[in-house]
Amino acid sequence: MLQVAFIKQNTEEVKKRLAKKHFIEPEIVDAIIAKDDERKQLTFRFDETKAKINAASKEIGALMGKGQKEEAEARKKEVETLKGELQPIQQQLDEAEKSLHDLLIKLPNLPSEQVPEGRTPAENVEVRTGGSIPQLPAGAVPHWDLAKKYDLIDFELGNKLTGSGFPVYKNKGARLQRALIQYFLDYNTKAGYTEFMPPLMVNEASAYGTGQLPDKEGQMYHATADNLYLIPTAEVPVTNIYRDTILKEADLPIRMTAYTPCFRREAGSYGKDVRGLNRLHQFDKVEIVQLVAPEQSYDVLDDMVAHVEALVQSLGLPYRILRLCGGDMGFASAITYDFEVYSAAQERWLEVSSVSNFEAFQTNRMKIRYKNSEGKTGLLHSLNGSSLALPRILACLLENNQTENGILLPPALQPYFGGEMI
RNA sequence: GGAGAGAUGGCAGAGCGGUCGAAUGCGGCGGUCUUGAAAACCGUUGACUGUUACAGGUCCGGGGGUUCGAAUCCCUCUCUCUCCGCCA
Repeated sequence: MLQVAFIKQNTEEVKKRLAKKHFIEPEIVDAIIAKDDERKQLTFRFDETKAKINAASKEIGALMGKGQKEEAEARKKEVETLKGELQPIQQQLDEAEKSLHDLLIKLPNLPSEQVPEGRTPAENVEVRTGGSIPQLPAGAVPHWDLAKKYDLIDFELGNKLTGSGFPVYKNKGARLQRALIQYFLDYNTKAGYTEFMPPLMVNEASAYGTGQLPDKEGQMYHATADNLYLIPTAEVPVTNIYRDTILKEADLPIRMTAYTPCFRREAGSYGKDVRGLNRLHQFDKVEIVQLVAPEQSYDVLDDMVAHVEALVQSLGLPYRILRLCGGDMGFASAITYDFEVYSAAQERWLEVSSVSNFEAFQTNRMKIRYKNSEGKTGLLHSLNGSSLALPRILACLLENNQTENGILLPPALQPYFGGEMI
Protein backbone atom coordinates (compact mmCIF):
# COMPACT_ATOMS: atom_id res chain seq x y z
CA MET A 1 0.00 0.00 0.00
CA LEU A 2 1.35 3.39 -0.97
CA GLN A 3 1.52 6.19 1.55
CA VAL A 4 -0.94 9.03 1.12
CA ALA A 5 1.63 11.66 2.03
CA PHE A 6 3.87 10.46 -0.78
CA ILE A 7 1.00 10.45 -3.27
CA LYS A 8 0.10 14.00 -2.33
CA GLN A 9 3.62 15.30 -2.62
CA ASN A 10 4.41 13.51 -5.88
CA THR A 11 1.08 13.27 -7.62
CA GLU A 12 2.25 13.58 -11.21
CA GLU A 13 5.16 11.25 -10.68
CA VAL A 14 2.88 8.65 -9.10
CA LYS A 15 0.56 8.76 -12.10
CA LYS A 16 3.45 8.46 -14.49
CA ARG A 17 4.90 5.48 -12.73
CA LEU A 18 1.51 3.80 -12.43
CA ALA A 19 1.20 4.12 -16.18
CA LYS A 20 4.43 2.19 -16.55
CA LYS A 21 2.78 -0.62 -14.67
CA HIS A 22 -0.19 -0.32 -17.00
CA PHE A 23 -2.48 0.66 -14.22
CA ILE A 24 -5.57 1.82 -16.06
CA GLU A 25 -7.41 3.94 -13.52
CA PRO A 26 -5.21 6.97 -12.82
CA GLU A 27 -8.26 8.91 -11.66
CA ILE A 28 -8.07 6.90 -8.45
CA VAL A 29 -5.04 8.97 -7.53
CA ASP A 30 -7.07 12.16 -7.60
CA ALA A 31 -9.88 10.46 -5.76
CA ILE A 32 -7.45 9.47 -3.02
CA ILE A 33 -6.22 13.01 -2.60
CA ALA A 34 -9.75 14.39 -2.45
CA LYS A 35 -10.81 11.71 0.02
CA ASP A 36 -7.83 12.36 2.23
CA ASP A 37 -8.59 16.09 2.30
CA GLU A 38 -12.12 15.25 3.29
CA ARG A 39 -10.83 12.91 5.95
CA LYS A 40 -8.57 15.60 7.34
CA GLN A 41 -11.35 18.13 7.53
CA LEU A 42 -13.65 15.71 9.27
CA THR A 43 -10.90 14.71 11.65
CA PHE A 44 -10.42 18.33 12.58
CA ARG A 45 -14.11 18.82 13.28
CA PHE A 46 -14.27 15.58 15.18
CA ASP A 47 -11.30 16.45 17.38
CA GLU A 48 -12.66 19.92 18.05
CA THR A 49 -16.06 18.66 19.16
CA LYS A 50 -14.60 15.80 21.12
CA ALA A 51 -12.32 18.20 22.98
CA LYS A 52 -15.34 20.22 24.09
CA ILE A 53 -17.14 17.10 25.25
CA ASN A 54 -14.12 15.87 27.17
CA ALA A 55 -13.66 19.23 28.88
CA ALA A 56 -17.32 19.47 29.84
CA SER A 57 -17.37 15.91 31.17
CA LYS A 58 -14.38 16.67 33.28
CA GLU A 59 -16.10 19.71 34.72
CA ILE A 60 -19.18 17.70 35.53
CA GLY A 61 -17.05 15.45 37.67
CA ALA A 62 -15.60 18.44 39.52
CA LEU A 63 -19.00 20.09 39.98
CA MET A 64 -20.50 16.90 41.32
CA GLY A 65 -17.67 16.68 43.77
CA LYS A 66 -18.43 20.15 45.04
CA GLY A 67 -22.12 19.36 45.20
CA GLN A 68 -23.10 21.93 42.57
CA LYS A 69 -25.79 19.77 41.09
CA GLU A 70 -27.60 22.35 38.99
CA GLU A 71 -24.43 23.48 37.29
CA ALA A 72 -23.64 19.88 36.55
CA GLU A 73 -27.05 19.28 35.03
CA ALA A 74 -26.60 22.28 32.77
CA ARG A 75 -23.31 20.89 31.58
CA LYS A 76 -24.88 17.53 30.93
CA LYS A 77 -27.36 19.16 28.61
CA GLU A 78 -24.50 20.87 26.83
CA VAL A 79 -22.73 17.59 26.31
CA GLU A 80 -25.90 16.06 24.97
CA THR A 81 -26.09 18.73 22.29
CA LEU A 82 -22.44 18.29 21.40
CA LYS A 83 -22.88 14.56 21.13
CA GLY A 84 -25.70 15.16 18.71
CA GLU A 85 -23.31 17.17 16.58
CA LEU A 86 -20.56 14.62 16.89
CA GLN A 87 -22.57 11.64 15.77
CA PRO A 88 -22.92 12.54 12.07
CA ILE A 89 -19.31 13.77 11.95
CA GLN A 90 -18.09 10.48 13.30
CA GLN A 91 -20.16 8.57 10.81
CA GLN A 92 -18.82 10.60 7.91
CA LEU A 93 -15.31 10.25 9.22
CA ASP A 94 -15.60 6.47 9.46
CA GLU A 95 -16.93 6.35 5.94
CA ALA A 96 -14.20 8.61 4.62
CA GLU A 97 -11.50 6.51 6.26
CA LYS A 98 -12.95 3.33 4.90
CA SER A 99 -13.31 4.56 1.35
CA LEU A 100 -9.84 6.09 1.45
CA HIS A 101 -8.48 2.72 2.46
CA ASP A 102 -10.52 0.94 -0.21
CA LEU A 103 -9.05 3.26 -2.82
CA LEU A 104 -5.50 2.90 -1.53
CA ILE A 105 -5.46 -0.86 -1.67
CA LYS A 106 -6.40 -0.71 -5.34
CA LEU A 107 -3.14 0.96 -6.23
CA PRO A 108 -0.27 -1.37 -7.13
CA ASN A 109 3.24 -0.57 -6.04
CA LEU A 110 5.18 1.90 -8.17
CA PRO A 111 7.81 0.38 -10.44
CA SER A 112 11.31 1.60 -9.71
CA GLU A 113 13.26 3.58 -12.30
CA GLN A 114 15.20 0.55 -13.43
CA VAL A 115 12.05 -1.28 -14.47
CA PRO A 116 11.82 -1.52 -18.28
CA GLU A 117 8.78 -0.30 -20.18
CA GLY A 118 6.61 -3.04 -21.55
CA ARG A 119 3.37 -4.90 -21.32
CA THR A 120 4.08 -8.58 -21.87
CA PRO A 121 6.72 -11.14 -20.92
CA ALA A 122 8.25 -10.64 -24.34
CA GLU A 123 9.38 -7.21 -23.21
CA ASN A 124 11.26 -8.40 -20.16
CA VAL A 125 14.93 -7.56 -20.33
CA GLU A 126 17.59 -10.23 -20.14
CA VAL A 127 20.18 -9.13 -17.60
CA ARG A 128 22.59 -12.05 -17.65
CA THR A 129 22.83 -15.63 -18.73
CA GLY A 130 25.01 -18.39 -17.35
CA GLY A 131 25.82 -22.02 -17.86
CA SER A 132 25.58 -23.70 -21.22
CA ILE A 133 22.76 -25.56 -22.82
CA PRO A 134 23.66 -29.25 -22.93
CA GLN A 135 23.74 -31.45 -25.97
CA LEU A 136 21.32 -34.22 -25.07
CA PRO A 137 21.97 -37.79 -26.16
CA ALA A 138 19.88 -39.32 -28.89
CA GLY A 139 16.51 -40.45 -27.62
CA ALA A 140 16.48 -37.91 -24.79
CA VAL A 141 13.03 -37.46 -23.25
CA PRO A 142 11.22 -34.90 -21.09
CA HIS A 143 11.19 -35.24 -17.32
CA TRP A 144 7.75 -36.83 -17.09
CA ASP A 145 9.05 -39.76 -19.12
CA LEU A 146 12.23 -39.93 -17.06
CA ALA A 147 10.16 -39.83 -13.88
CA LYS A 148 8.32 -42.89 -15.08
CA LYS A 149 11.39 -44.67 -16.38
CA TYR A 150 13.24 -44.38 -13.07
CA ASP A 151 10.09 -44.59 -10.96
CA LEU A 152 10.63 -41.18 -9.34
CA ILE A 153 7.24 -39.52 -9.54
CA ASP A 154 3.76 -40.97 -9.93
CA PHE A 155 1.45 -38.38 -11.43
CA GLU A 156 -1.49 -40.77 -11.88
CA LEU A 157 -1.36 -41.77 -8.24
CA GLY A 158 -1.56 -38.10 -7.30
CA ASN A 159 -4.65 -37.80 -9.48
CA LYS A 160 -6.23 -40.68 -7.60
CA LEU A 161 -5.39 -39.38 -4.15
CA THR A 162 -6.14 -35.73 -4.71
CA GLY A 163 -6.34 -34.50 -8.28
CA SER A 164 -4.12 -33.21 -11.05
CA GLY A 165 -1.23 -31.07 -9.95
CA PHE A 166 -0.54 -33.10 -6.83
CA PRO A 167 2.24 -35.51 -7.77
CA VAL A 168 3.48 -38.33 -5.57
CA TYR A 169 7.26 -38.48 -5.32
CA LYS A 170 8.72 -41.88 -4.57
CA ASN A 171 11.96 -43.78 -4.23
CA LYS A 172 14.92 -41.72 -5.38
CA GLY A 173 12.54 -39.01 -6.52
CA ALA A 174 11.40 -38.44 -2.96
CA ARG A 175 14.96 -38.67 -1.74
CA LEU A 176 16.12 -36.10 -4.25
CA GLN A 177 13.42 -33.71 -3.09
CA ARG A 178 14.65 -34.07 0.45
CA ALA A 179 18.24 -33.57 -0.66
CA LEU A 180 17.38 -30.40 -2.56
CA ILE A 181 15.51 -28.92 0.40
CA GLN A 182 18.36 -29.67 2.75
CA TYR A 183 20.94 -28.30 0.34
CA PHE A 184 19.02 -25.07 -0.28
CA LEU A 185 18.38 -24.46 3.41
CA ASP A 186 22.01 -25.08 4.32
CA TYR A 187 23.11 -22.75 1.57
CA ASN A 188 20.84 -20.01 2.90
CA THR A 189 21.66 -20.42 6.58
CA LYS A 190 25.38 -20.36 5.76
CA ALA A 191 24.77 -16.96 4.18
CA GLY A 192 23.23 -15.70 7.43
CA TYR A 193 19.55 -16.41 6.96
CA THR A 194 17.70 -17.71 10.01
CA GLU A 195 15.70 -20.84 9.32
CA PHE A 196 11.99 -21.05 10.11
CA MET A 197 9.32 -23.69 9.79
CA PRO A 198 6.13 -21.65 9.73
CA PRO A 199 2.51 -22.78 9.70
CA LEU A 200 1.20 -23.80 6.30
CA MET A 201 -2.13 -22.15 6.94
CA VAL A 202 -2.59 -18.50 7.73
CA ASN A 203 -5.42 -16.28 8.91
CA GLU A 204 -6.94 -13.37 7.03
CA ALA A 205 -4.70 -10.76 8.60
CA SER A 206 -1.57 -12.51 7.38
CA ALA A 207 -2.94 -13.06 3.90
CA TYR A 208 -3.86 -9.41 3.77
CA GLY A 209 -0.44 -8.31 5.00
CA THR A 210 1.51 -9.67 2.06
CA GLY A 211 -1.17 -8.69 -0.43
CA GLN A 212 -2.89 -12.02 -1.20
CA LEU A 213 -6.11 -10.56 0.12
CA PRO A 214 -8.33 -8.98 -0.88
CA ASP A 215 -7.49 -9.22 -4.58
CA LYS A 216 -5.93 -12.61 -5.11
CA GLU A 217 -8.31 -14.58 -2.98
CA GLY A 218 -9.03 -16.97 -5.87
CA GLN A 219 -5.40 -18.03 -5.99
CA MET A 220 -5.46 -19.57 -2.52
CA TYR A 221 -7.11 -22.67 -1.11
CA HIS A 222 -9.50 -21.55 1.58
CA ALA A 223 -10.54 -23.72 4.52
CA THR A 224 -13.86 -22.02 5.10
CA ALA A 225 -14.85 -23.86 8.28
CA ASP A 226 -11.96 -22.19 10.10
CA ASN A 227 -11.43 -19.28 7.73
CA LEU A 228 -7.80 -20.20 7.12
CA TYR A 229 -5.85 -20.10 3.89
CA LEU A 230 -3.26 -22.60 2.66
CA ILE A 231 -0.14 -20.59 1.95
CA PRO A 232 0.74 -19.98 -1.71
CA THR A 233 4.33 -19.23 -0.63
CA ALA A 234 6.38 -19.13 2.57
CA GLU A 235 6.60 -15.39 2.02
CA VAL A 236 3.19 -15.04 3.64
CA PRO A 237 3.81 -16.52 7.10
CA VAL A 238 7.48 -15.55 7.18
CA THR A 239 7.05 -11.87 6.37
CA ASN A 240 4.12 -11.68 8.77
CA ILE A 241 6.37 -12.78 11.63
CA TYR A 242 7.20 -9.11 12.02
CA ARG A 243 3.73 -7.73 11.40
CA ASP A 244 2.94 -4.89 13.82
CA THR A 245 6.41 -4.63 15.24
CA ILE A 246 8.94 -1.88 15.58
CA LEU A 247 12.48 -3.11 15.22
CA LYS A 248 15.64 -1.49 16.47
CA GLU A 249 18.08 -0.39 13.85
CA ALA A 250 20.68 -2.63 15.48
CA ASP A 251 18.49 -5.68 14.79
CA LEU A 252 18.64 -5.09 11.05
CA PRO A 253 18.84 -6.61 8.59
CA ILE A 254 16.34 -9.37 9.34
CA ARG A 255 17.14 -12.33 7.13
CA MET A 256 14.88 -15.35 7.13
CA THR A 257 14.60 -18.53 5.15
CA ALA A 258 12.00 -21.26 5.20
CA TYR A 259 11.13 -24.42 3.37
CA THR A 260 7.42 -24.96 2.88
CA PRO A 261 5.09 -26.70 0.51
CA CYS A 262 3.13 -24.09 -1.45
CA PHE A 263 -0.48 -24.40 -2.52
CA ARG A 264 -1.91 -22.61 -5.52
CA ARG A 265 -5.23 -23.09 -7.22
CA GLU A 266 -3.87 -21.92 -10.58
CA ALA A 267 -7.34 -21.63 -12.03
CA GLY A 268 -7.33 -21.27 -15.77
CA SER A 269 -3.95 -22.85 -16.52
CA TYR A 270 -3.80 -25.48 -19.21
CA GLY A 271 -1.81 -27.17 -21.96
CA LYS A 272 1.94 -27.66 -22.01
CA ASP A 273 2.30 -25.24 -19.12
CA VAL A 274 0.86 -27.79 -16.74
CA ARG A 275 2.49 -30.91 -18.13
CA GLY A 276 4.59 -32.90 -15.68
CA LEU A 277 6.18 -30.68 -13.07
CA ASN A 278 5.77 -27.44 -14.98
CA ARG A 279 2.89 -26.10 -12.93
CA LEU A 280 1.47 -27.76 -9.84
CA HIS A 281 -1.15 -27.11 -7.19
CA GLN A 282 1.23 -28.22 -4.49
CA PHE A 283 4.96 -27.77 -4.77
CA ASP A 284 7.98 -27.33 -2.56
CA LYS A 285 9.96 -24.15 -2.28
CA VAL A 286 12.67 -22.64 -0.13
CA GLU A 287 12.19 -18.94 0.30
CA ILE A 288 14.40 -16.10 1.50
CA VAL A 289 12.98 -12.90 3.01
CA GLN A 290 14.72 -9.77 4.22
CA LEU A 291 13.58 -6.71 6.13
CA VAL A 292 16.02 -3.85 5.77
CA ALA A 293 16.41 -0.12 6.20
CA PRO A 294 15.05 1.73 3.14
CA GLU A 295 18.36 3.16 2.02
CA GLN A 296 19.82 -0.33 1.82
CA SER A 297 17.13 -2.23 -0.01
CA TYR A 298 18.56 -1.91 -3.50
CA ASP A 299 21.99 -3.11 -2.43
CA VAL A 300 20.31 -5.97 -0.62
CA LEU A 301 18.33 -6.77 -3.75
CA ASP A 302 21.58 -7.13 -5.68
CA ASP A 303 22.93 -9.37 -2.91
CA MET A 304 19.90 -11.58 -3.07
CA VAL A 305 20.09 -11.87 -6.84
CA ALA A 306 23.75 -12.82 -6.59
CA HIS A 307 22.92 -15.28 -3.81
CA VAL A 308 20.31 -17.08 -5.90
CA GLU A 309 22.48 -16.93 -8.97
CA ALA A 310 25.35 -18.71 -7.25
CA LEU A 311 22.94 -21.38 -6.07
CA VAL A 312 21.66 -21.99 -9.58
CA GLN A 313 25.24 -22.08 -10.85
CA SER A 314 26.16 -24.67 -8.25
CA LEU A 315 23.54 -26.96 -9.77
CA GLY A 316 25.17 -26.60 -13.18
CA LEU A 317 21.97 -25.54 -14.89
CA PRO A 318 21.85 -23.09 -17.79
CA TYR A 319 19.99 -20.02 -16.63
CA ARG A 320 19.04 -16.51 -17.51
CA ILE A 321 18.06 -13.58 -15.32
CA LEU A 322 15.31 -11.30 -16.51
CA ARG A 323 14.34 -7.89 -15.27
CA LEU A 324 10.58 -7.85 -15.56
CA CYS A 325 8.91 -5.07 -17.49
CA GLY A 326 6.22 -2.91 -15.91
CA GLY A 327 3.34 -4.91 -17.31
CA ASP A 328 4.64 -8.31 -16.21
CA MET A 329 5.44 -7.45 -12.62
CA GLY A 330 3.40 -8.40 -9.61
CA PHE A 331 1.02 -6.03 -7.88
CA ALA A 332 3.15 -5.44 -4.78
CA SER A 333 6.60 -5.35 -6.33
CA ALA A 334 8.74 -2.31 -7.15
CA ILE A 335 11.20 -4.37 -9.15
CA THR A 336 11.46 -8.06 -9.90
CA TYR A 337 14.16 -10.30 -11.30
CA ASP A 338 13.06 -13.68 -12.60
CA PHE A 339 15.41 -16.61 -12.81
CA GLU A 340 14.73 -19.15 -15.51
CA VAL A 341 16.52 -22.41 -16.14
CA TYR A 342 16.59 -24.16 -19.46
CA SER A 343 14.68 -27.35 -19.78
CA ALA A 344 16.71 -29.07 -22.48
CA ALA A 345 14.23 -31.78 -23.42
CA GLN A 346 11.21 -29.48 -23.49
CA GLU A 347 13.40 -26.82 -25.08
CA ARG A 348 11.95 -24.03 -23.05
CA TRP A 349 12.84 -21.76 -20.17
CA LEU A 350 11.18 -22.40 -16.81
CA GLU A 351 10.89 -19.86 -14.03
CA VAL A 352 12.47 -21.12 -10.80
CA SER A 353 12.90 -17.96 -8.78
CA SER A 354 11.54 -14.48 -8.56
CA VAL A 355 13.47 -11.97 -6.50
CA SER A 356 11.68 -8.73 -5.66
CA ASN A 357 12.04 -5.55 -3.72
CA PHE A 358 8.67 -4.44 -2.36
CA GLU A 359 10.09 -1.30 -0.80
CA ALA A 360 7.54 -0.12 1.79
CA PHE A 361 4.50 -1.52 0.01
CA GLN A 362 4.08 -4.64 2.16
CA THR A 363 5.53 -3.14 5.33
CA ASN A 364 3.01 -0.33 5.17
CA ARG A 365 0.22 -2.88 5.17
CA MET A 366 1.83 -4.90 7.92
CA LYS A 367 3.16 -1.94 9.90
CA ILE A 368 6.65 -3.35 10.02
CA ARG A 369 8.71 -0.43 11.23
CA TYR A 370 12.04 0.41 12.78
CA LYS A 371 13.42 3.08 15.02
CA ASN A 372 16.47 4.77 13.60
CA SER A 373 19.41 6.13 15.54
CA GLU A 374 17.64 9.45 16.05
CA GLY A 375 14.68 7.67 17.58
CA LYS A 376 12.38 8.25 14.63
CA THR A 377 10.16 5.42 13.45
CA GLY A 378 9.76 4.59 9.78
CA LEU A 379 8.70 1.77 7.52
CA LEU A 380 11.21 -0.89 6.60
CA HIS A 381 11.62 -2.31 3.12
CA SER A 382 10.80 -5.95 2.48
CA LEU A 383 12.36 -8.21 -0.13
CA ASN A 384 11.98 -11.82 -0.98
CA GLY A 385 12.97 -14.46 -3.45
CA SER A 386 12.84 -18.16 -4.06
CA SER A 387 15.97 -20.02 -3.31
CA LEU A 388 14.68 -22.13 -4.96
CA ALA A 389 11.40 -23.61 -6.18
CA LEU A 390 11.90 -27.34 -6.51
CA PRO A 391 9.76 -28.88 -9.24
CA ARG A 392 11.18 -27.10 -12.26
CA ILE A 393 14.69 -27.43 -10.87
CA LEU A 394 14.02 -31.14 -10.62
CA ALA A 395 12.63 -31.22 -14.13
CA CYS A 396 15.76 -29.58 -15.52
CA LEU A 397 18.12 -31.70 -13.45
CA LEU A 398 16.51 -34.83 -14.81
CA GLU A 399 16.31 -33.70 -18.40
CA ASN A 400 19.64 -31.96 -18.75
CA ASN A 401 21.67 -34.64 -16.99
CA GLN A 402 20.18 -37.72 -18.58
CA THR A 403 22.68 -40.25 -19.90
CA GLU A 404 22.40 -43.73 -21.18
CA ASN A 405 23.33 -45.02 -17.74
CA GLY A 406 21.05 -42.85 -15.72
CA ILE A 407 20.90 -39.32 -14.43
CA LEU A 408 24.13 -37.80 -13.24
CA LEU A 409 23.61 -35.40 -10.34
CA PRO A 410 25.67 -32.22 -9.95
CA PRO A 411 28.54 -32.57 -7.45
CA ALA A 412 27.04 -30.09 -4.98
CA LEU A 413 24.02 -32.30 -4.58
CA GLN A 414 25.73 -35.68 -4.37
CA PRO A 415 26.59 -35.60 -0.66
CA TYR A 416 23.03 -34.59 0.15
CA PHE A 417 21.57 -37.26 -2.07
CA GLY A 418 24.08 -39.86 -1.04
CA GLY A 419 25.14 -40.91 -4.51
CA GLU A 420 26.10 -39.69 -7.96
CA MET A 421 23.54 -41.26 -10.19
CA ILE A 422 19.89 -42.02 -10.38
C1' G B 1 -15.85 -31.43 21.82
C1' G B 2 -17.43 -30.14 27.47
C1' A B 3 -16.44 -26.92 32.01
C1' G B 4 -13.89 -22.80 34.10
C1' A B 5 -10.35 -18.51 34.07
C1' G B 6 -8.19 -14.65 31.48
C1' A B 7 -6.57 -10.82 27.41
C1' U B 8 -3.39 -3.81 30.12
C1' G B 9 2.97 -0.43 27.54
C1' G B 10 9.43 -4.51 25.01
C1' C B 11 8.45 -8.21 29.20
C1' A B 12 6.25 -9.11 34.13
C1' G B 13 2.27 -7.07 36.68
C1' A B 14 -1.26 -3.19 39.50
C1' G B 15 -5.52 -0.53 38.28
C1' C B 16 -11.93 2.71 43.09
C1' G B 17 -16.77 4.57 36.66
C1' G B 18 -13.98 10.94 36.78
C1' U B 19 -7.41 14.08 38.18
C1' C B 20 -5.26 6.93 33.98
C1' G B 21 -1.71 6.96 28.53
C1' A B 22 -2.11 4.15 32.81
C1' A B 23 1.37 2.37 39.59
C1' U B 24 5.51 -0.82 40.43
C1' G B 25 9.47 -4.15 38.92
C1' C B 26 12.61 -5.86 34.93
C1' G B 27 14.61 -4.51 30.38
C1' G B 28 16.26 -0.26 27.06
C1' C B 29 18.53 4.65 26.69
C1' G B 30 21.32 8.95 29.00
C1' G B 31 24.26 10.54 33.15
C1' U B 32 27.20 10.37 38.00
C1' C B 33 31.03 7.27 40.00
C1' U B 34 35.36 4.13 37.79
C1' U B 35 41.79 3.61 34.32
C1' G B 36 37.72 0.60 31.96
C1' A B 37 33.58 -2.46 33.22
C1' A B 38 30.16 -4.25 36.91
C1' A B 39 27.42 -2.72 41.11
C1' A B 40 25.06 1.51 43.19
C1' C B 41 22.61 6.11 42.50
C1' C B 42 19.98 9.97 39.40
C1' G B 43 17.20 10.90 35.13
C1' U B 44 14.58 9.11 30.91
C1' U B 45 11.64 5.48 28.15
C1' G B 46 4.40 3.52 23.99
C1' A B 47 2.05 4.12 19.06
C1' C B 48 -0.93 6.88 15.62
C1' U B 49 -2.93 11.66 14.17
C1' G B 50 -2.04 16.77 14.23
C1' U B 51 0.81 21.68 14.76
C1' U B 52 6.33 25.95 12.69
C1' A B 53 5.94 24.73 17.88
C1' C B 54 2.36 24.08 21.64
C1' A B 55 -2.52 22.58 22.28
C1' G B 56 -5.98 19.03 20.83
C1' G B 57 -7.73 14.00 19.25
C1' U B 58 -7.48 8.35 19.04
C1' C B 59 -5.62 3.69 21.06
C1' C B 60 -5.65 -0.82 27.65
C1' G B 61 -7.44 -8.16 22.24
C1' G B 62 -11.67 -6.80 17.94
C1' G B 63 -16.72 -4.92 17.47
C1' G B 64 -21.14 -2.95 19.80
C1' G B 65 -23.81 -0.89 24.15
C1' U B 66 -24.84 1.72 29.12
C1' U B 67 -23.16 6.70 31.14
C1' C B 68 -22.33 13.68 31.28
C1' G B 69 -17.76 10.51 31.69
C1' A B 70 -15.39 3.51 30.65
C1' A B 71 -8.96 0.15 30.99
C1' U B 72 -12.84 -0.20 34.86
C1' C B 73 -20.11 -2.00 33.95
C1' C B 74 -23.10 -4.98 30.02
C1' C B 75 -23.37 -7.82 25.22
C1' U B 76 -20.72 -10.22 21.38
C1' C B 77 -16.58 -12.14 18.54
C1' U B 78 -11.59 -13.81 18.49
C1' C B 79 -7.56 -15.70 20.96
C1' U B 80 -4.83 -17.74 25.28
C1' C B 81 -4.52 -20.69 29.73
C1' U B 82 -6.35 -24.68 33.29
C1' C B 83 -9.23 -29.22 33.99
C1' C B 84 -11.98 -33.30 31.48
C1' G B 85 -12.58 -36.14 26.90
C1' C B 86 -10.14 -37.65 22.29
C1' C B 87 -5.53 -38.24 19.97
C1' A B 88 -0.18 -37.92 16.20
